[in-house]
Amino acid sequence: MTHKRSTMADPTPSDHAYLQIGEVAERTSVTQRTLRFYEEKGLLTPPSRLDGGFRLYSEHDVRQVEQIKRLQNLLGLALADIKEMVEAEAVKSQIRAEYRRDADLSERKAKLSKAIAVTERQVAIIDHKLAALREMKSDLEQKITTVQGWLLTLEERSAVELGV
Amino acid sequence: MTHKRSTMADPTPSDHAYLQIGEVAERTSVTQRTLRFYEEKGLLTPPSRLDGGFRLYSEHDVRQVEQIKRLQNLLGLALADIKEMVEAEAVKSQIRAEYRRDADLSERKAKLSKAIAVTERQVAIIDHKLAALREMKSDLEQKITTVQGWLLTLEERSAVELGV
DNA sequence: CGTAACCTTGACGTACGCGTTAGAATAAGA
DNA sequence: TCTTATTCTAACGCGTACGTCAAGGTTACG
Repeated sequence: MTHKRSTMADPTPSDHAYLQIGEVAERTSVTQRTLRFYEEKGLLTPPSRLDGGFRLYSEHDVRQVEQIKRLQNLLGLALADIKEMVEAEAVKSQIRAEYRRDADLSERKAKLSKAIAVTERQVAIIDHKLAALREMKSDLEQKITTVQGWLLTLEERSAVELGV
Repeated sequence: MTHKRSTMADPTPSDHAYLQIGEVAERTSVTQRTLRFYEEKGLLTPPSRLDGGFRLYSEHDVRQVEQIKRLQNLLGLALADIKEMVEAEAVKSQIRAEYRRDADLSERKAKLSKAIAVTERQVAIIDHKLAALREMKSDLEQKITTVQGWLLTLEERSAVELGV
């Protein structure tokens, strides 16, 4: 309804290279407040800024937000836990960046192993959830068939009452 | 560590027919406060009481608490939503109780259908979660194999450095 | 250069889900 | 009966995850 500044008609490379907080909020379906809040809490690495102080997010930041929301909604993790995982991701990025600079090899291997361990723990959490959810589902389906059985007997009864 | 009152040695039928709040709390791994809180909020039907006012829970109440916890932890539902579902369950019990007393047939059928609908919605929620979780899992497994690849190249490099 | 749309940093407010403490009553073994 | 364990209600407190102003700067179109 309100016409934006960066209207369009000129898909220059700079046009969608960086996003302001409003666009990120729209695309990720979270509020601007939430984005700033995540930054405060260390879940989002502080984005670059425009000269005037406006935040400029990257596509990677958008993916980060989406991942945070998944971890929150699907796994039910607290932001504190999610922060740990985000930091593990950061370690991986760092490793990748240092990949050619020759740091201590064994240390790097240790970090990689740790990153793997963290990720495997996430998978384990997911597996637990999956198993529990499958069990709940079959329970519920059982209930449904039971109640459907009742419904059927009621149908029969009305049939009888109608003298069928 | 502290020796309970209802020690044992006499498994009379009344012995485990009803449970006090402390035992329920232990068995369900929630606090007594939480049990009273759920009662306040209408998630638990007020249990019977001992003459002195002590709450006496049934095994069914225990199952209720466990179900509440599942809905909360696995599906991430708010207590308000869980209350709705609990009420749907209550409707089902009521139907079962009225099964012989001849109330309005069509009304009963409507209630049953509603109960089925509620349960099916729960199943749908679970299905969504299942799909999303499976996707997350494969993403994470993908990441793991990637990082394991890095690890392997590092292993090779140390081998080279050692002149193997 | 005005002005509308967008952004900034505080800072206080809020809904949810209990935790905690206080003070008193009850229950049941010794 | 005394004592210790358990429970009761009431009420205030707290951590999480943001919501909601307030007051003011920035950007960019016209």
